[in-house]
Amino acid sequence: MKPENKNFFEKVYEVAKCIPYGRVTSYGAIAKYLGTARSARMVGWAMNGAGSNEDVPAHRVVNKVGLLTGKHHFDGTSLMQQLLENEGIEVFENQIIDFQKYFWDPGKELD
DNA sequence: TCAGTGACTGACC
DNA sequence: GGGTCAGCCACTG
Repeated sequence: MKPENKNFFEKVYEVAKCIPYGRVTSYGAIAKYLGTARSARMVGWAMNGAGSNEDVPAHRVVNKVGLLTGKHHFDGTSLMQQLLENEGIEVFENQIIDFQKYFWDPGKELD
């Protein structure tokens, strides 16, 4: 069973699980790491299924500008923000402050 | 089977 | 600097 044989979702989950505490990444970064940079939407869609998987920190995945576009998929309205703030990440108006400072690139860090 | 939709992104104006 | 458009692929009706 090679990693390449894993489902697209499995890959997304695997990368998401590797996101360090207090760090965040973008859908595009994950998609690019998986070799499907054009399919960033699929990463987000995959995250939809990750919502039921506690092992996948979906709240650490946001869009390229640090905007919490997927917060509406969480139970509450500010759950995603609360989780991020709990990790020391500053969030204001659904957007991460100093996003680049917290950004975690799987292509460079995980490699 | 076809068409619409989506937790996105990059290019273009 | 920000608004708009097309492309990406899987799922749903």
